[in-house]
Amino acid sequence: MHALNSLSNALLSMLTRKPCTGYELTKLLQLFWQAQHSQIYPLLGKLEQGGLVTFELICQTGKPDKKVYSITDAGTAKLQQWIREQPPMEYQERDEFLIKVYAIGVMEPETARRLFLERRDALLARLTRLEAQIKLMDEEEGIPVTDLASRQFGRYLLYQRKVRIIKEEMEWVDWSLPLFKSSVTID
Amino acid sequence: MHALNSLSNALLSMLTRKPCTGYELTKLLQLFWQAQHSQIYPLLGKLEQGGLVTFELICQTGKPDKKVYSITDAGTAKLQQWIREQPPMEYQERDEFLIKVYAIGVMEPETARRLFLERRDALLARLTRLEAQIKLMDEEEGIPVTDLASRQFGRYLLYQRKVRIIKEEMEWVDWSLPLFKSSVTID
DNA sequence: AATAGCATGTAAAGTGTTACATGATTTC
DNA sequence: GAAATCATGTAACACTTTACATGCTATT
Repeated sequence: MHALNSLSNALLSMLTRKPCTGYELTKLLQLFWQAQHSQIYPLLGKLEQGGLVTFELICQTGKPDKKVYSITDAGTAKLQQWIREQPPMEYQERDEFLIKVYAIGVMEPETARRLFLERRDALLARLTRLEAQIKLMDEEEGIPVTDLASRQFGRYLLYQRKVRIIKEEMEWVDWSLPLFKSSVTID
Repeated sequence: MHALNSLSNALLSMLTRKPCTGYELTKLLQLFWQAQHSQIYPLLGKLEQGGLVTFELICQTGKPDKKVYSITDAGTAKLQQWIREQPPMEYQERDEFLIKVYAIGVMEPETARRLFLERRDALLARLTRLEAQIKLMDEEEGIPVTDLASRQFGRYLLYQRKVRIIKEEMEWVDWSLPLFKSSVTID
């Protein structure tokens, strides 16, 4: 079987923690690789055909039946192999806001400043949501342990990173804002 | 004409600074919205048909002829309008490294630690490259001014952000590494 | 009565990457 | 002599998003 794409690896990564349905994976993956269920369901099928995951059909009453997927030994081996590989120095970082920032000179100062204020609000909202999400996940899966030996360690590192990313951008916005103000007061 | 996609807006954003060829745009856009020339050339054609940019054909000897694109008033207006719009709370943040981090528990401690050390090296290399790129751009287009009134202001803010993003991740890696070490020494 | 959650799937459209194609000049 | 730079373009493939499709239960 040829190399897996990022989403496949993300699915395997998530399944190292515990078996999940496609529905759950769609939601859990929001944390580090969001994808729609329309992409996830067919991929799970392919991974299953490739022997990297298996599923158990759980019949339910009142709710639709579901397929609970687990990672196989072959899947774990494949994932480990991919983790070891060095990525080809990719760097996406596609943030629409940066497009706006680059062209900020075409906007009126007051509009520009408002844009940054709105961004700050959005970041704060995102941080709040993330922290709520983390709290929820901690309740469901137990507070991640800071010990490398634990299977929870990766989640702990990820949380730290996600929170830091948002806080760093907030600091940048706060650093930028005075530059707008001073220019506006000259007017 | 219906709403433009992100890449179209990125092209317009870049053209607010100065007229460019598709070839130049491909390189300049690396800074905040990388795309291949195979995507950029056709899009420039569409923007031209839509009246948002115009081009002047420059015939050269020794080098291939080129099309120098400029943003039109209609293009600037369209860009301003898009900048004002509030984005639908998107948040991509698709970083393959985070997939690896999440599943770090399946790796041997020593492999895990090496992964982070390699990441630190890669980040340092990226920072070095970015700073060289910034220096080069500053030489070509003049050091960006910290004054909002200047057309260079957006570039200044962007540079700050890009450098900060990398430094923040380096700090996170450095914060994480001791957690690996302590676990390894117990062994 | 309407919305949200559970749960899976397919089809179509849009976006992005890799490969194919050309050809002169300059640098190593 | 090989590789890189300049400069544009198309075709094929891979990935992502949006829309279509179904249907029961619990909440507002």
